[in-house]
Amino acid sequence: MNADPVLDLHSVRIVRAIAELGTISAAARALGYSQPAISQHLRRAEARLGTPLVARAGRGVRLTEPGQVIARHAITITSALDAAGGELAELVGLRTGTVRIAAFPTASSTLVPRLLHGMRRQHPGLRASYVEAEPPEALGMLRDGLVDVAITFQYPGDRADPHRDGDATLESTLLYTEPVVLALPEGHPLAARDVVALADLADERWIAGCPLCRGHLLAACEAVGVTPRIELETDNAVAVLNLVASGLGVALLPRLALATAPVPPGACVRATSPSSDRGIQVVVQSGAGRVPAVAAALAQIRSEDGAEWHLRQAATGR
Amino acid sequence: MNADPVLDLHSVRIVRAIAELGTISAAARALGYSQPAISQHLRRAEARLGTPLVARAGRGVRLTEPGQVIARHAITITSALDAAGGELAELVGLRTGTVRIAAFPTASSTLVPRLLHGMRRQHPGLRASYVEAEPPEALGMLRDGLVDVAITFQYPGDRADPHRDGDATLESTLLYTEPVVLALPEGHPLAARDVVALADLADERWIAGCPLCRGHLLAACEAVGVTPRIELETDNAVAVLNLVASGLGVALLPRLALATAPVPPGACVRATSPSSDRGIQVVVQSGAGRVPAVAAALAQIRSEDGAEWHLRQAATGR
DNA sequence: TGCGTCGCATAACATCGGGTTATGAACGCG
DNA sequence: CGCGTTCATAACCCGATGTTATGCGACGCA
Repeated sequence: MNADPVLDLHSVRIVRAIAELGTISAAARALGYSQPAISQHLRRAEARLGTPLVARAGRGVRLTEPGQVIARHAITITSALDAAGGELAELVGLRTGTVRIAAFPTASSTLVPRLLHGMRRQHPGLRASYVEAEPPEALGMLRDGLVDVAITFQYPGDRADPHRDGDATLESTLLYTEPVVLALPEGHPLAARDVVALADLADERWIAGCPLCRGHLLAACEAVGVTPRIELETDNAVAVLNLVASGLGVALLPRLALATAPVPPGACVRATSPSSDRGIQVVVQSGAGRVPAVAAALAQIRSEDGAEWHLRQAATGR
Repeated sequence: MNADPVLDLHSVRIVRAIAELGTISAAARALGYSQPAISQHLRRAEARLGTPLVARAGRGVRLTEPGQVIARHAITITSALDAAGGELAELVGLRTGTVRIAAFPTASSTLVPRLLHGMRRQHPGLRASYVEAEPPEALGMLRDGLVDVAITFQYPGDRADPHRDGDATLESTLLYTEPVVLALPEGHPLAARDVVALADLADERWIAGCPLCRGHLLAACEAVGVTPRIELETDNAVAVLNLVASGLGVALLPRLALATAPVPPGACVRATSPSSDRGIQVVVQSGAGRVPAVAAALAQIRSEDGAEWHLRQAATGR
């Protein structure tokens, strides 16, 4: 960390232009300034440096030895700056860059592949990295700057909701909401109904998912005054469905999970009452959405997944 | 000649400081600014570049990808600038540099060796080049930027005096004046006098020196109404004196010439009437005296040659 | 050699970038 | 759960740096 350099970029560029063009006027034109501007700047620079940089030579000017020294270094300096500027321009122009994405497990096999594919198609220069993480961890990574975009979900009424705790450093937007459905064995008496009341499931054995899902299960049951008996836990949706099909219990599943794991024979899904929707959120650091590469990823997420999902919803008549 | 770079030095230095120190406040302290100054500059830079450079990370800030790009180039850029600045500082500090000197032939064996020796002693880092040239040529080279310092002489009343023709691009200062003396054979009748009148030499055969000296001879004689008969010409002072010793004619010689060529047996020198002094001038490009290396040379010339000469003059009782 | 054109320097003036201090809000720590 | 630290914002101020206008010297050409 050295002191302020007496040699500023402007002087370097000016000296360089004069070295190449031979006159102050021409340099001024080339740099887009008026002639006196260059003259005065030179005088100031000379005063700072303590030595003349140019000497009048008949009609034009000529560089003194110190001036020639600057001119000699000018190419190096400006090219170093141009290199940085060029790389920056590539970043801004989305011809390069990296987006680091975190998303919850279920998204890994649904949203994320589409997203990464779309990114590659739209911005071949961009590189994307992906890491699977549950919402709390994903938000932690976001806060720590380990990822740029976090795709999370959030259950309504979630007490420790990380999205709306007034954290001004994060910006989250709701991508869409999806219903949480009940998975139960096909032969189950309640399977005859279209909509199953949670209160009627007080005596069931429950299969819980990830901690957040389990939390939602507890909260939802508590809301109707029952306490679920949780006997099995797995965050693997396929396993959950197969366990249900085997008659080992019932489970709540976000509908997205069904996209990754088709309902096996012996199990079926039903809407619940009261119904509950899980929100799919996309979260970035506050202001990070203005970083070109991140912005591109956000746009991709919203257009591809959001729009397509809504279309799909409309088609299925929900 | 590209357009103005969006990436200025200030931003580079700031980003670099933030990258190394982790907080805006620390960077501000390190750079000698207030904290809001850095904040605002960053905002401006981000607006210019079209992308955020830093993102808040808990207590401090963290660089975004574009910011990291700048930080990565920062070392290159600042080191390139420091290299130029350092070289410039050496120039200004007289630890290096070049002075190109031109002087008239007689000075080559008197003034110039002392000057070069003194320069080497006082400023070992400075390099000096020397070229021998008659005053008109020396001034031409000066004007063309081929040399930095010209040591010339000038006869009084010189019509085409290159020193005072209002040439504002050159600055000349009088080092000292030296008398022009008459060389004549020892046996010559006028040799009996201490001072010889030019008018009495109307019928002599003359030996002329360099064009300028010849011009002075003609002018001096014309001033007293005589026209010298010039039979021999040589710019070699030794030859002139030997020719005079051989009785082949008389000659006018600046006294400096006697320092290079001792008066041989058979010749002697006398003052002339009217007397005439030749001025020894040191000339530089206007303003070039402020270039450190040139300034050092000028100081050396004035102190060493000027002072010593005056001392010598006092010692010889002139 | 005198004139027209070009280029640099200077003066007078305008303006805005970039600085400062003051103050508020958020974060993390003890 | 306050306290220190850090960043952001506002209000203000100033001087660096630009502009136009003008004068002068240098070159080239007839």
